[in-house]
Parts: sequence; structure tokens; C-alpha cells
Amino acid sequence: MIEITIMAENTERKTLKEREQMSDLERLRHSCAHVMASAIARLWPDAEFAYGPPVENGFYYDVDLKHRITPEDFPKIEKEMKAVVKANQTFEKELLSRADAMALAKSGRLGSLAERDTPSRFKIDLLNDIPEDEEISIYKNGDFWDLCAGPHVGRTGNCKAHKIMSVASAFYKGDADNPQLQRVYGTCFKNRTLLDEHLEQLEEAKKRDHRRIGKDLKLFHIDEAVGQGLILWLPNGAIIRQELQNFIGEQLNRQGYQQVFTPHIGKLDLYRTSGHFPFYSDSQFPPVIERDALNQLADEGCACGELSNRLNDGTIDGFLLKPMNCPHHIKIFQSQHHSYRDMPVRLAEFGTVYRWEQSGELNGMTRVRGFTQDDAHLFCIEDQVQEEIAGCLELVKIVLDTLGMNDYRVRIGLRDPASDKYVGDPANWDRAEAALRQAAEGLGRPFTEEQGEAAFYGPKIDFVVKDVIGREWQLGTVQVDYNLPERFGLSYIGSDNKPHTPVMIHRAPFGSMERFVGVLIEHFAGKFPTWLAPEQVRILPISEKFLDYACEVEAELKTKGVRASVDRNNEKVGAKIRLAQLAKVSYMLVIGEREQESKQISIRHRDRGDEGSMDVSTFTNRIVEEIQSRSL
RNA sequence: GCUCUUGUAGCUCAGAGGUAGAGCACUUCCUUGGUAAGGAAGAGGUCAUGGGUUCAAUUCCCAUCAAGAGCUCCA
Repeated sequence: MIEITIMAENTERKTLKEREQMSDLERLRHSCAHVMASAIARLWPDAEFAYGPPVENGFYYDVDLKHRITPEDFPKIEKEMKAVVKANQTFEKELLSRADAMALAKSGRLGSLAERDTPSRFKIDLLNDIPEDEEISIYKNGDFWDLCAGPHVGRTGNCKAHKIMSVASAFYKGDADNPQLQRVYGTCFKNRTLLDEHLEQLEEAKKRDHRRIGKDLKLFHIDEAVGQGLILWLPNGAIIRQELQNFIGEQLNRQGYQQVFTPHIGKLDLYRTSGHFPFYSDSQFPPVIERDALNQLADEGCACGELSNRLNDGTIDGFLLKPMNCPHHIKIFQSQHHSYRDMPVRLAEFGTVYRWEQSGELNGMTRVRGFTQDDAHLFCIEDQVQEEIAGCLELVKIVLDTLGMNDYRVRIGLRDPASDKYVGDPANWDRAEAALRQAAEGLGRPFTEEQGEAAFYGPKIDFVVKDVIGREWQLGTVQVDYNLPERFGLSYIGSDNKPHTPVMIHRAPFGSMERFVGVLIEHFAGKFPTWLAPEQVRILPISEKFLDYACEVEAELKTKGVRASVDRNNEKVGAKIRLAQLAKVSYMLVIGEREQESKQISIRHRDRGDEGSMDVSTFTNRIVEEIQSRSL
């Protein structure tokens, strides 16, 4: 048993007023958490409960317990829950004094069915968190008493439509210094029908998982021999990425960007100047050391810790795999003299960066260790900042609109005043934050402001989307930066013939190609619009006799740049169609005797089904138009 | 990084202390077909890797690597 001496602070605590505003569904789910806790307490009397709130799709209860709960235990727990529901116990609220509550907790009576030798450790801690002026209440259902501010539904009988979903571990109060508890997740609905609907939705969501679809459609592969979190783009995935990059490229030309290329590594000094090294070295791949320095160290019998020290203090040199593209772009800007007439300078690159994410954070394409940003840095004069941010936001909007991604939220990431991880003058931060806020208001979309979400060099606007399991991912981002220009001593010559420091804007409408494509796979469930589809047309001859004509059709489509192929398998059309459907090919062209005679083709669309027949050229024009307009 | 779970054929998964199985995919043959699966035969695996227990380990134990869920983190 782990002794809890110091519990980390609970940062956010619902006030009683906020609790009263709990929706009916949240109330039901929170009550169901108590039902589940009653059941678990019946099965394992040593269970010590911590905290059991409703969450987005259900509820959980954190519990410390000798027995390791596994999915095999779920039916057992559900059976007990059923008994509690059937007993239709009343949820009784009882107000009591702090001293009385503490006495109950010390006798182990909170979060349990009876008094016991061990005190209710977590309840004691939670009690201590309750402000002096707040009332203290316990809720009782049957013999199960729990410290709880409520509110609850009337009776346990209301919690009929429930299901235990999963079990995982969680740190008490989310702090890694606290003990780890078992977090049992469940869900509860008003009735069985709604519950079943929800479970079906979950099944559907699983089918959209980009890791699943990425494998089925041969889009990407992660290989142990290459490394965790390093994406190998398969030919099909590469097509999608290339199409997206072409699309962005067109927008960049339109908005007056200049394309550059930079290497994947840079000297440690570069990152000392930028502030990446050694400050953020935990989240970077370790430095690459020059051969001579390495040999010298070996001769000296240098220990690993010493090596690290010498890298940090600069007595030996090395390279870093770049964690960001900005230092390289800054050096490009600095390599030339700039007049105010040149500004803004907009440098763009699909730049690949490497970051050492914790192994437990890696996730398919959405959280990786090497990724390519559709990055750009805008160097501008102070009074151009507003307009340039607006241009960046417009770009993000064009991108998301074109792809039909409307389900995102906009977040302004501000610095956390209490933290010291940020570089630069607070006055600059204030100006940058104000500029972003103003730009966000011009977006005409609701946005939230969140402290502590800023980059270390400046505040940002993020576009955040959810994946199939409800996890949020930051995609496009626009960041204002007064600090790196200062650190690097950037300047342009103003109309007064004096040097001035420019302001930098970092921006990436997709964020990273990997994450964006991952989210896109789930967004389209693998059914990409024709312009993105790796396979746009598959020609299905009804028998070998029509192969020649099929090849003619293929050739005509290919000369127009359409991705088409002929299915030469010795199978019946039914089977060929099935395979093409599973491969999510946009169009299937069925070719048999009728088509060969009339020099036509029969069209079947992936979603719309049989679309009759037409001339090859008519179809070609139609699909080319569909691709060029990037229609959904 | 932490906790738990998992790792068997290209894919999805069965399986048992006595050196392995199914379906799909693949190859070949038969079949030449009209909008989501025609038939037959064949080929395929050092059961993640390294230790340990045992007469015997792919199976039990430990470690490592990797994956999944959750937590913590994410410049």
C-alpha cells in the first residue's frame, strides 16, 4: 500500500453552483458511478474509492484495490450493479459538519458499505480540499455511503441502461507523483435504446480508425526496425500527401510565398540561440556528435553524463535533428539584406522535424516522432502583423473548407503567467496576444482562450479537431513571435534608414502531413474525394475477351492524368466489384460486349452505385473536371 | 515515462506443457462471367527477441522490444 503524505493540488474544482447545473444525463451518469462503486465494494471490500465524475460519454470511478480488475470481471460487476439497480435504493443526501464527515472518513465509512480498519484515504484528502464556507454532504444508497456534493437522480432504479466499458490506470488527481489507481469506465443512458445506439456508434467509430484503414488501404506502415513513431508512407499514402502538397503549393503561390529547402540537422549553437537547446533537450533526439570530438572523448574515457555536460556547456560541438524549421528559415532571412520595401518575406517549406515524444504518447500517424510540417515563416513589419495573420487564417480556412472539415474548434493559446518556460519580454507577449485575439475575432467563429497553451516563444491560434475516439488533435496553427527575431538579432532597414526588428509569424495550415492525413483518413473513413483517392478509376472487364478495349480506356484516362488501372483477375464482375468497393476506388468502369460494341463504358460509383453508360470521352471530361475542382 | 492488456502465416484470429490450425489474401489449373465473394489444388510460420523452470517450452516464469487503452506530457 502506498502512503500518501502529500497530495498534489487539485487545480480545478467544481463549485457547488456549477454542480447544480449538471445536465440530467450527467446526473444520471454520476449516479451510475455510485451504483458501480456499490457493486465493486460488494465484490472487493478492500476497495478504496477516490473520485467518480461523469465524463463526455459516460463516467468513471477511480479505485485503489488489491485485485486487478480485468475485462473478465466486467460481467461480475455488472451483475452486482443489476442487483443494486433492482433494489431501487433511494439516493439520500445528508448534510453534515466537517468534523462528522472527517470522523466517518477516518473510520473508513466513506466510499464503502461498512466501517473498516483502514481510513478512507482519498476521501480524507478530498474533504480537505473543500473550502471552509462550502457545505459538506454525503450520499447514501443502501449501505453504500459516499462523500459527494451530488446531485443525483432519485433512485438506483434509474440507472438501468448501463455498461462497463474499460479499465485503465490513472494517477490520483492526474499527478504522476500521486499513486496510480484503477480507473473503471462505464456509460449510462436513459434507456436501453439510447445505450445501444451509443454502442453502435462506437463500433462505427472503430471502423474509421486511421490505423485500421491505413493498413487496409496500404497508406502507411510503421516498422519496428525503423523505429517507433516513424512513418513509412506507402505508395497509396504518398499519393494523398503529394496531392495535398500540390494543393497547398498553389495557395502559397497565390499568397506570395517563396519556397525554400533546408537540411534536417543544424549545429547545436543554432539551437542555443533559438532556445531549443539545451532547454528543451528532453523532447529532442539526442545530439549527433562530430567524429573528432567523439574520438577525443573516447580517448579520455569520458562518461556519458560528462558528455552531456560538455554538449550543454558548448565545450564540444554537435548537430541536432531539427525540432523546428524556424532557425533554418531565420538564417535564410538573415543571409540577405532586407529593406522595408521587401517586407513581408514569406518563406515556406515542407520541413521535416523530429521530436522525442514519450513512447506512451505515440499514436499511429497522429502522434509521431518524425513529421513534416507544411511550414512557413513570415517576417514582417509590426504594422503588417494584423494583415498577415488574417492571410494565414484565410489559408487555414480554405484548406479546411476544401476538405469539408467543419467540425473543429478554434483555440487561442496564451502563456501561463505562473510558468517560467517562456522566453522574451512580457510586453511583447501582450502585444502578440492582443494581435491574435483581434485576428480570431475577425474569423467569425467562436473561439476559446486557454492559458498555458502557447508555444515557448509566442502565443498562437490553433485549429483543433477530434479523432474517432474523441481525442483532440491540434492541426493548423498560426503563431506570433516577437522573441526569436530578437534572439537572432534580425533586422530590416526602415524608411528612416535605420535597422528595425521584424516580427515573425509561424504558420502551418495542416500542422503536420502525418497528423493531418491521419485525421483525414478518419474524416473520410477512407473514402477520399476523387482528387485525393489513390485509385480514382478501376476498369473491370467482364471477361478476358474485353481486356484490349479495357486497356484502351485505361490509356485514355491516363493521358489525362487520371489514376486508372485494369483489374486483370480471373474473376467474375461481382467479385471484382467487391474488391474495388473494399479498396474504396472512386469509380468502377464495367466493360463487356455491349460497351465494346458501342465504344462506351458502364459507370459504377463507390457510393452512388450504377450510373449507366456513356462515352469514354464524356466520362473522362467529367472526372477530370471533378479532380481539378477538388470537389468533395 | 507510468499502470494494465496484448504479441501465433501477408491480414483477421483459434489453439494446447509433448516441436502448429481456420478464413481471407497469394500461386497454378478449371471456369469466360453483367454490378459486393464460381470451383479445385498448392505454397506460407525459429509461434516478437533473449534468458530461466522442466525429461520436454511456442504454451509456465523473468527481462527486453513493439502494439493497444488510460494517465502524465506535447516548444
